[in-house]
Amino acid sequence: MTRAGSWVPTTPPTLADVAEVAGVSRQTVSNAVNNPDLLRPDTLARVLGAIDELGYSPNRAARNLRTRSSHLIGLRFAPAQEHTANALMGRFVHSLVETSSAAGYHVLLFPGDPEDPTAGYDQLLRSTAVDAFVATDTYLGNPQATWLETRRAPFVAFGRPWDNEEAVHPWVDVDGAAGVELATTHLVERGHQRIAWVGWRKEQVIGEDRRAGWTRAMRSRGLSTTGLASRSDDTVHSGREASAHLLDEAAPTGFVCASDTLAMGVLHTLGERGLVAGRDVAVVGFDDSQVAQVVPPGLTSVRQPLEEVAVEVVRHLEGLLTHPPVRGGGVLLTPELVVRGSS
Amino acid sequence: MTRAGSWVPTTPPTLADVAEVAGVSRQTVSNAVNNPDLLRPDTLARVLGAIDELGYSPNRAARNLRTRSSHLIGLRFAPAQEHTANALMGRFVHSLVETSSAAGYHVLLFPGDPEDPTAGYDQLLRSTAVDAFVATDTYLGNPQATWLETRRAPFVAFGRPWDNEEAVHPWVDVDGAAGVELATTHLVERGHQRIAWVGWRKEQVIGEDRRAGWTRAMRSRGLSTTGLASRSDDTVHSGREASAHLLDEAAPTGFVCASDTLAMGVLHTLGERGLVAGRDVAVVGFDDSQVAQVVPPGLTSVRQPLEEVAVEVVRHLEGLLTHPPVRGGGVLLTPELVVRGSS
DNA sequence: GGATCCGGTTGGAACGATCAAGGGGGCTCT
DNA sequence: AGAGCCCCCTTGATCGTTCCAACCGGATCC
Repeated sequence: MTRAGSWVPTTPPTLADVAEVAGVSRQTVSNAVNNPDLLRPDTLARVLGAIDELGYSPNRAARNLRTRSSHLIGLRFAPAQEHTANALMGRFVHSLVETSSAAGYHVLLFPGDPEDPTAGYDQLLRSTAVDAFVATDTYLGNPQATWLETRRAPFVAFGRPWDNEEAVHPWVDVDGAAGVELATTHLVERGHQRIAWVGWRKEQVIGEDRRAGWTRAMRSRGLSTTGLASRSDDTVHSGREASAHLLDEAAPTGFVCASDTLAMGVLHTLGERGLVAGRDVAVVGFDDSQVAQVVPPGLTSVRQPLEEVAVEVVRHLEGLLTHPPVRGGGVLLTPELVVRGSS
Repeated sequence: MTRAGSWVPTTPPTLADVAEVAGVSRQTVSNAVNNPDLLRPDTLARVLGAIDELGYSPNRAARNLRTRSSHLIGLRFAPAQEHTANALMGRFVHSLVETSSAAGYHVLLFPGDPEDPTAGYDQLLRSTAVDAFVATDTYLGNPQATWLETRRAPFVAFGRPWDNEEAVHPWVDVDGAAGVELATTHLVERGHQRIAWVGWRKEQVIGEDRRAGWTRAMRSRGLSTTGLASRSDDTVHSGREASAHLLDEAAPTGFVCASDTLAMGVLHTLGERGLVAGRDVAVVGFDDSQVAQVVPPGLTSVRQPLEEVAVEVVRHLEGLLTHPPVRGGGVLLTPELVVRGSS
């Protein structure tokens, strides 16, 4: 496997070392690694033998310099918010690492300055440290996608370009409205008629999209939505207040929430009033966070197919990098509902 | 800022381009970037002006090739387990990205094969794709640390080398026993005397370490521990069964758990029996996960100082990379207790 | 007044890979 | 027999940076 004897390693073996051992030229070794088809079988075997013997692995820096590509994908890694049920990022990042690795790419994390979402991108791009980016949180008012587009930076967005009709970059997103519609329909089928919506502020496009799923499901069954909707910040506290208010004013028997965080707020309220989730009142969250999975009695929640998202993102990325003049389109994936005790 | 006119970018500007614009040699530009002190102020200003004008950023690949370092830190990114309250990794990774970025390093993620924990490391190391690693999950039976040490790979471990007395690599860890002692003492001070331990299997060294904190706190107050300890898997279900059993057999008034996941199991049991956490029975978890933060009525939990851990890890890493023949020591940090409604 | 030193700068070489072009041997075809 | 061709492999140049040794004019020292 590795060099025998008690030799103290100084520098890793190079292409030239392998070439010498195998009795061929540098280029032949390079071909053995990158284009094995070009070699005669016996030569290939000899070279691979030498590679294995020396424990050779191509120097990334040299390869990157020559090919003008790093096989690295940049991802701005903003922190998961505290006091929130949201831990989507971890699951997504893992899927992305897994998928892109299979495609021969690694993921490079760089910090996000909350003040300036575009910071960091520029430097990495100009220093050719990464081949492309994956942009997340591309909601309205987040200038990342637009900025990257004007820079002609290769990137794929996780999230629709809500505010830009003319966007031409590839994107992948999850159909939040469909997910909430699924959730609402689920409650209707369980016999609920007065189903409340606990959502985000009107400015949040994503929240409004999800809300549309609730409206659609209710209207298609001829159920009224008046007085049954509330909008607030994405915090447990907001969810608690909103649900308390709704219970007092509209007496809903089910709650559909824009996030697991809000759903937890609803559970708080139910607990205070001696109501039991899943028996007295049904609650559905959004994101299938770890919280939803472990909280008693289990929170029914809409689960985003992040694994699929990662696959689609990498697929787009590969297209972008192998034949650049591609015009990006969008992919919209459908989430699924994970039913637990709360409904 | 950037080149004026409607010039279509082809390749990024190089050192030579900057040199020409500034009217100096390549080396001078390099010095302006890496050793500004060597230049006369007016020359420096002129060069920096040219850099700014052209939007120059040193080509990473070329620099890496020449300096034999990538300024990248490798981190094996294993997925957060589902149906667990554990989402430590996200918080830690963020801190690490933040801290190492300040030190001029970026974080490279690579997938971890659950079957072979050492896979991936070798290739990255030999191809000089990363300068060093951060190894997590270095508990007993995980061969990563030992393997890396024999390979003489530069790395810092998050986690003590439990099973290897002769380990010489630098490590950073959190004193779990101290954390649990803190938690137990907290309950004692609230008047509890019969405090149960809900922990992991005996094989888990980390779990045994935490358990020692409970034992220590109890004994130092002259409180009995007999019949008050249980050990099982780190799942909600196990925590539920264990606490039910303990309530029947030993009637504790407080539970200290090895993880938030187990603590959630305890909350399940309490809910089933009509007991209210924080009123009838006190519960303390470990990790201060998002679950602990949002579950009603708030789960008191031991919080690991992951931000500090990251700082220490990077500090060790820098030492390792700037003057290699350093002998690594360990750093043990103390967690804090976050008190919430459950106690 | 020549040797030494010193801050500031210079051109050449090297890092280790891939790209583009070239070459030799064996085969077929005329 | 010689031209043409294909296959398989080799050779020289190149990517953009930093390291190395030398240079150069002026000040300092003996």
